[in-house]
Parts: sequence; C-alpha cells; structure tokens
Amino acid sequence: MAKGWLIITEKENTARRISSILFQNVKRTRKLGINVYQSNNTYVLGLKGHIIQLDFPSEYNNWGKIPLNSLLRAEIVKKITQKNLAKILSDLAKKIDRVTIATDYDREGELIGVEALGIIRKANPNVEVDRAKYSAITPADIKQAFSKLTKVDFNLAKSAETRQKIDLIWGAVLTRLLSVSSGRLGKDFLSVGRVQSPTLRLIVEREEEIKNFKPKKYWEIFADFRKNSDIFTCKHVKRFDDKKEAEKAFKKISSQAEVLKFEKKVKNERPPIPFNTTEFLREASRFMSPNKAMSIAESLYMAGYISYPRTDNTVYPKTINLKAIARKFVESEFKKEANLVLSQPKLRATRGKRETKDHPPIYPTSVASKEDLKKDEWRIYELIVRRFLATLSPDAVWEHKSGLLESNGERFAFNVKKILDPGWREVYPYYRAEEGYVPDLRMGEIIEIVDKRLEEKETKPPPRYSTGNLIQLMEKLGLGTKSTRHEILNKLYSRRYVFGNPLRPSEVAFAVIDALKKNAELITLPEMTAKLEREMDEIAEGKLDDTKVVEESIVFLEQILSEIDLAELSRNLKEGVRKDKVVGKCPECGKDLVIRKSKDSKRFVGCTGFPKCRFTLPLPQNGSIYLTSKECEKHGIKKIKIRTKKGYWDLGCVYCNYLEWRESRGKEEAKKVEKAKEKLRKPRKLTR
DNA sequence: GCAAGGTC
Repeated sequence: MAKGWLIITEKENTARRISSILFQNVKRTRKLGINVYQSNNTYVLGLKGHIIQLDFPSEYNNWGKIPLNSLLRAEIVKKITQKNLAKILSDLAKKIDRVTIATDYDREGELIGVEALGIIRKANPNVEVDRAKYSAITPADIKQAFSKLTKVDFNLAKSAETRQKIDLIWGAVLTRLLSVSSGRLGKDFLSVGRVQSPTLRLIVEREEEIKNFKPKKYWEIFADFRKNSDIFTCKHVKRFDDKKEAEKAFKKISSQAEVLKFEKKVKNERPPIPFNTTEFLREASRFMSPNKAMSIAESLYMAGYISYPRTDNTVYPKTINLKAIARKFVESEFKKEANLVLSQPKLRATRGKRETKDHPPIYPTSVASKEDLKKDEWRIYELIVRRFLATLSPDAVWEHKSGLLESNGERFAFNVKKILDPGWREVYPYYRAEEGYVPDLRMGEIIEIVDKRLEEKETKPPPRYSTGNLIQLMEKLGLGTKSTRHEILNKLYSRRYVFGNPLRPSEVAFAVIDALKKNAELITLPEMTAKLEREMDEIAEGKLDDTKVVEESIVFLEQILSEIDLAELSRNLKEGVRKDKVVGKCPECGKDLVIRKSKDSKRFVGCTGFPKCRFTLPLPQNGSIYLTSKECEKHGIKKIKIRTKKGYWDLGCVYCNYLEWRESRGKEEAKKVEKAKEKLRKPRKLTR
C-alpha cells in the first residue's frame, strides 16, 4: 500500500508557508496550473476555497416551465467547480494513506476540507484522516497544531452545508418567483437572498423615509463678537422651533456680552485603529468602489505587497515586528512618515475592539515604489501603508476652547479646537481637521457684539447610505461576511436595484421589497441570518438534525407559494419595471416616454401613446443604459448614463442630444449642398 | 441565468 501523507490547506499561500514551517527540502511542482509542495512522500496542497457547489440538476434549468413547488423538493446535487484541483486530489489520493485537513479553522473551512476529503475517498476509500487546527500561520502555532492533531468535525461541516442548502432553496425559489412574475428574465432577472434582500430593504426604507420626510422650520441665532482685532462667531445655545420666540430673543441681544465661562484644554487624539476589511473598505470607498478596492487589495496581496485582505481583526498580533516593518519604509516614498514613527522612544500601536486570531489586520508586507504599481493600485497601497504607519504614530494634540457668553439674558456658546501638533494626522491625511478660532477670554470680561443674525433653517431628511456606510451597517447587523459584503453591494447594482453612490433604489427595488414584505418577510430581515446562525451552531453541536432545518424551510416556502396572490404580485412588479423605464413626458402628447425595443431589437425612446403618438428619440445601441435621478432642465427628461466595458459616460438628455445631432447634421447637409453648388459654378477642367 | 460562502 502507498505510504504517503497529504496536507490540505484552504489556499495556496498557506500551503507554501505550512510546508516551509514543517519540512525541509521542499520542492514545488506545478501541474494544471496548481502548485504542490513536496518533501519526500509528503505533499502539501492549497485549495481555492470551496471546490464544490450545490445546485439543482440541470433538468430544472428552465425557469418558466418548472413549477416552483417541484423545485422545493428537488434533489440537490454537488457540482465540482474546481476541476483541476479535483483531478490533482484524485491523483494524489493514490499515493497516500493519510490526509490531514489544514483548512481555516472555522465552519466554512471545515466544509471545504470535507469537500476535498470526499474527492480523495472516491479515489482511495481507505485513507486515514485527521485535522490540524491553527489560528495563525506562525511556526509556533503550526507546529503546535500538527503535534496535537484532532478529528474532522463532520457535524460542523454538515452545518455549513445546511446553510448552503437553505440559501439555495430560498434564493432560487424566490428569485424565480419574482423574475417570472415580473417578466424580468435573462440577464435582467430579479434576485432574492438572505443577505442581499435585507440590505436592499435598508436602502429602500431609507429612501421612503426621505420621500415621506416633512421638513420642519427652525431658527438659529448667531452673533459676531469682537475682542481687540479678533472677530469670532458664536451660536445661541437654543434652537428655536417658534419664530416669535426666536425674534423675541434676537431683539433682546444688546451690543455687548459678558463672558460666563471660558475653558482651555489640551487634548490628545489617538490615531485610528488597524485596518480590518470593513474599516479598509469604508476608507477606500471615499475614492473607489468597495468592489474595485477589494479586487486591488487581492492583487496586492498576491504580489506580496500587503497581508491577507480578508480579516475581521483590528489588533496586531505580538508576532508581527511592527518596528521592523516601519523601518522598511525609511527608504521609500513614505520616508518622512516612517521617520516620524521611528522618532518615538517606544512604539505603541492602536487597537480596535475586534480581535480574532486567524488573520492579522491588513498591513504592508513589502515596500513598493510608485512605478511598481498602476495608479489605482498605488492609491490603495498608499492608503494601507499610511494607515499602518498612522496606527504607530504619535497622538495628534489639540487645543480645545469652550465657553459661554451672555447678552441681556441670552446665552451663546462656543466649542472650537485647533491643532497644536498634527502627529498621526500628517501621516494619514484622509480626514480633514475641522479647526475654529476664538481668542482667549477671561471670566467676567465684557465683549462687544458687532453683528447678529437670525437664520431660518429647515430640518433635513436622513442621508442616503453610501457604500462605505452600508458595509459597516451590514457588519453591525450580522449580514454577510468580510469576503462577501462588497460583492453583495455589487450584486444590487448589477440587478439594477440601486444606482449611484450614495445609493438610490430603483422603482423595481421598491416593488420587490414591498412584495417580499407582504409574502415572505423573513428573507428581508437580518433575523433570518441570526436564526440560521443559531441553528447552525445547534447542528454543529449535534443537538439539531440538519434535515429538520431544511424541511422547516421547505414547508415555510410551500405555505408562501400556496397563499400568494400571483396576479397581484405580477401586477405590482410589472408596474415597478414599467416605472423604471419611464424617461419622462412626451413633448408632443404628454404621455410617458419609455425605453423600448424595435422589431430588430434596436433600442429607442418611444411614447406610450403609440400608435396614436409616433414621437421617438434614438439611443446608442452599445453599453447598458442607466437612468439617473437628474432631469434635463429644458425637457424634463431623465439624464442618461451609459456603462460600457471602458466605464461610464454621460449621455445627458436624449432629446437635447438628438436636437444637437440634427442641427449638426443639418449643417453638414448644408455644407454638402454648398460644395455641390460650388462645383457647378467652377468651370470643369477638360480632360483629354 | 437562481443564494452565499470560500478564494484567484
């Protein structure tokens, strides 16, 4: 029998590092584009995350024809998504009698290991198996894990697989239900899911709040004070809801005020905490989409410039030599910043609240120069380097001044600050420091009032979420993971549920959330994830039967399908779909202008009054069309953006565009006519 | 062509 040992990790990088920690004379062989690390008859292989996907058999692929009920109890099959890896696993299986699962020490990691084990056992049923559990890839941790190997936790893997089944069944059934009912099929389908739908609900409900918001008037009083040559502004301590009251107070203010309180304090401001994925994406989203930021981080990681970008951890582990990394940057574009860090007698890093042991926070692992990277890559790299150096930098020192002034019983307050020493803020210039100025005052001092203003203001609706806000909120609500949140947002964009940043929902998004709230509210709530988490834990502990959990979902969905008013659902969704196509009002008959397709599937803007009204406008045929929320001032038609492979371009108002084009064409036509006339006037040369 | 979760 073969005497070999195979160690399986979740990713290539880990395989390489583990093999170098545990063995000497490691050789790397490359087959089918996959590295295997070998030392004698021991092999270390890195997977690529999940190599198997659950799906319905292909007989169920026709969305329109398959009754949804039959999908509920359809067999769920395993499809190999990483064929090359599966092939290598089968080949290696024949050379070994023992396998150690060394995937990440978490629920998904356990399942990923079991997926690989399944493929190995098919080729070699008698292979022995054990599990290495480590939470950091350091020599100490890895050696410890391999000296105390444990058993594979099949219950834990089962719980992860149950999550997959629940997600697939709910997702597929409701996605198909909505897509078929609305007629939005093909690449325009309407999706539903345990994470995306609650996220979309947040966006939709925020938009409803904004729509329903009734602004309230209020009044604020400002006064300008003068001490010597300094003029400074303070605000009345009260915000007035009543105009008369505000006017009364305003009149009372005399030409001078007494200083009731003055305080000056020096306060230190600690630098920001180390980057985990959420913090990183929130900061990067100031200038780049989370999706792009994440994909750049991934490539910087693969090139060895930064540490693993998918982490929840905000505390540097002791094993990282922070000073040594900072020292690397003395010979770099960040020389000044690194020197500031190293000028301190002792380095003290900030720490966040979340501390996990699997990956460190995101930090730079090697020095890059501007020429090594593309422009966007550099921006992300620079952000990560600056953040890292900032977490080790001295505090910023501020001078705070606060106080109270009184004029004829009316009180004014101020609270301003000024930077005395920027400290980390010089290293990390992404935040603007809001500074104000008030001169030093003495208690009891009388100050001259040179001007006063009564300002009418309005309360404002809550702001729309930005991508950065949402990723943070999703984390807080337990929606998605560090690896998926940015992808979920991307999904909402590509389904045309949302557009812009801050995010606005489309009309169909309102209809979808409305329909789901009426018929299957659970899928629009973070509670569904929370419930699933609890059940997964119980399955992992062996307290709950996985088939029961799946069955409960099936029965729940069956109930929904039997009670749903399909006609109403279809009507409401189609109305949403229709509204999203409305570009504006027809200038000729006043009916809605919509985006239509001609018989030869060319798109154009047409009037819903057709055939009575034959008004049309041309559209470009390439790229996908986005209606923006901005309207043309002249025609009241929504401005259009086109997204092509190269990026977005603003088309603006289609009507303006058309008129311009017609005019320029008219000029060209006129030119042609002129030329023709010219030709006629000129006597022709005679040719022989 | 569906979900969400890993990772490339």
